Amino acid sequence: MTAPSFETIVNLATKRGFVFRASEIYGGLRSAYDYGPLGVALLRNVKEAWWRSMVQLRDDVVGIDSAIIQSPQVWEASGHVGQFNDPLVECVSCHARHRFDRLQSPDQCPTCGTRGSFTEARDFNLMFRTHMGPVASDSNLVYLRPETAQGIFTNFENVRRVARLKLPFGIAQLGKSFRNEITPGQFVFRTREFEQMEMEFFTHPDHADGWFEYWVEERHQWYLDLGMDAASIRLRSHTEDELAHYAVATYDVEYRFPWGWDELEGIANRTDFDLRQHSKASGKDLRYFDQAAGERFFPYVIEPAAGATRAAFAFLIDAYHQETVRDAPRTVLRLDARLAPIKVAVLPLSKKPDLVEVTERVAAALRPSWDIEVDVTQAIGRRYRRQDEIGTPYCVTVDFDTLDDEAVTVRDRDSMAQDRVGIGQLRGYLDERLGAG
RNA sequence: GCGGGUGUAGCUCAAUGGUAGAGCUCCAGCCUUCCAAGCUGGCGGUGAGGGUUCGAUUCCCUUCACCCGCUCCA
Repeated sequence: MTAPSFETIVNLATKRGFVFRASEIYGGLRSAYDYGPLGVALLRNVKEAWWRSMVQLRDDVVGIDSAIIQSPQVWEASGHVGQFNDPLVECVSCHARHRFDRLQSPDQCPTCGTRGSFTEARDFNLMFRTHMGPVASDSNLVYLRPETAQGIFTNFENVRRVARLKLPFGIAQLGKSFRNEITPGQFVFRTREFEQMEMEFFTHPDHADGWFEYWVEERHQWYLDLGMDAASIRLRSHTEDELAHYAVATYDVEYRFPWGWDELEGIANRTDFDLRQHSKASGKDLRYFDQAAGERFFPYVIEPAAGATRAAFAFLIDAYHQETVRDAPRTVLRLDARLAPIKVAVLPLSKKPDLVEVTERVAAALRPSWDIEVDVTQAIGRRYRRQDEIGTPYCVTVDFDTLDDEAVTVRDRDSMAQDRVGIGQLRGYLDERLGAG
């Protein structure tokens, strides 16, 4: 199997309206993308699959949805105001840029060896700043959250109490985060506004290592279960100098993107760093009390943090296949049915009114259960190819015989095989194959 | 933000200091048509702004965006 090139996949995504450049009529805005009809469906399906696996199917994880704008004190306590920035200098001789705090020698460029060639160190704080209220001033400075996790830590005690949870348990959250990345790029892969799927799993410190292993395996498996090619995905442990300021251990789930291996998700052991910090800064005791052991302590946190937009992009790339069928090219997205934007296309063999009428009746009957598309234009073969290209698992074709036998043809995306199914049995037939998700 | 490259139709690509073309896609019509490329017709474009010029898509400046690298992370 040959992986599609970067150009090919961007081309398909824009051509079919998965993704558009944001503000396109004004020339676009850097690092901002809008999701079109198919893209939003794919993205929603990815998020729903994550939520189902992480929250719905588990008795030890609950969900929340916290505010994007939190008190600035949250970000001071979390370390993002102080440490989520990089003082950078640039060598005027060779134009290489370096983190000032990691230079061996403060006046010698490690790239070209020139001395005294650095610009002033500039702070690159990665948080978006704005103001709460109509008048901008220092006193109402607020930040857009750079991660969803902190909204979970600040609600730790609230959620524990109302959900009456005992350790170990997790709190999951899905939502937008914002980072002023120095260099966004690679289409939707690295953008300044992005969507995260994060879960903080709280456990006794003695059990943290075991849960860390568990979640690394669990999260790796999630991608495989949704049909990702095992050869396109791998786990990689962070080296010590790669660790974020809050973590002692991190595994990345990486996908083989057209430009190389890159991160989809990080599973980190955040220790008790965050709860400790928020306890200290807020004065509220966020320790957990274990009644049976008579012990009060700060739980450790294992955090699987995934990028929703990245995952959707990776699934799109992974599903892409270009084949030749009867000397004709065929582009097909072999998306797992749970991820496919359209589940069933209903197609009349011709545009004749009596066939269209039956088509619409069949489509209307299926619509409450699945995302349905009706396509009446051009030749039937062309319409099959259109659906292949957006990954629709099943096409239902209404032909002239349908008018007599009340049966339709169901065509499978991957095998291209066809079954004749009575209209009355159609729902059951599809239900068996598409499932409840 | 710095260095390099690139911007012509939805996509791929032509052309020119003097009315911007093609193929594919898309849309409409014809065809009892089950796996793209049948016939006829149609929609649609020089990323944006300014300058030079009688005239700019072409030359110049600015800007915006994308790609590669530095860097960063979900």
